[in-house]
Amino acid sequence: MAHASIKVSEHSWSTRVKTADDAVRFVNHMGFCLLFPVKNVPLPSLYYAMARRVPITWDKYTAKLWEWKDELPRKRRAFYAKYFKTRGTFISLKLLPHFLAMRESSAAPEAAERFYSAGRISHDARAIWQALAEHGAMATLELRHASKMETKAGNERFKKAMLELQCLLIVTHFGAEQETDAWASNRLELVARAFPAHVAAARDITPEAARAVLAQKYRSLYPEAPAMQVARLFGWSKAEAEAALA
DNA sequence: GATGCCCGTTAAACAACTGC
DNA sequence: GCAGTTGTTTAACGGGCATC
Repeated sequence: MAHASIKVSEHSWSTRVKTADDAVRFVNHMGFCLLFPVKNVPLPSLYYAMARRVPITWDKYTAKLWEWKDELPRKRRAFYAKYFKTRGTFISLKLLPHFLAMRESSAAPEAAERFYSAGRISHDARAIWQALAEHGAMATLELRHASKMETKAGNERFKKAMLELQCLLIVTHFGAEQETDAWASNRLELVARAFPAHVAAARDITPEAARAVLAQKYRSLYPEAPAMQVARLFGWSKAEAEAALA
């Protein structure tokens, strides 16, 4: 019962999250959390901490959360990217170096070519990375233009490559921008530029040590979680998860 | 060998503009 | 006024594969 365990953990947070300060405290306490609860993904979510109910609707909580996902990274109060299950995820600044070390992706802005040669990223991901390295932070449409993915088909490739880069913690959301008169789009930046100190700190942490810290943090939230669940969530092998929990 | 998770695709919803 | 764009999100579906 995934939802049951979600509630158990979030009930350990006694007060309702109302302000941006509350949200930062919540993220710091949990270490990492989702924006919205996701079925079969046993992680705390900010939406639940605010609304205290599961069905997600378009309400005042959603609207506020929407602002925070732009505001908190821009003010460097928390890290935000699509991470767990490619869904919106906040990571505390304290644990960011461990996530980077665990993914072995504490990369300099000019490392795109090396990652591509090593087979770690796709051709499209390399194009986006290099565009950001050359021009700095950009909003979605601007970046698509710079990466030559302006067509409808190009947008599909762009979205896919963007997920790839966010799950590797190479690119992050870094504020919002009103590009058209419709909805605001995201401003995107290389993690190495937005959080340089955290990327540097990650280089002093081994993947094994990083996994141990993250696994034990997770166990403190979900004491009942079996090793297999931890492995699936973080994308580790069963053996890696067991070693991290030991 | 069966069960269940993963991933990709697809559709829906939201707000607002453009063009017919 | 409606259809079709744009951006964003989640939910649903189905095939393939891993784990037990």
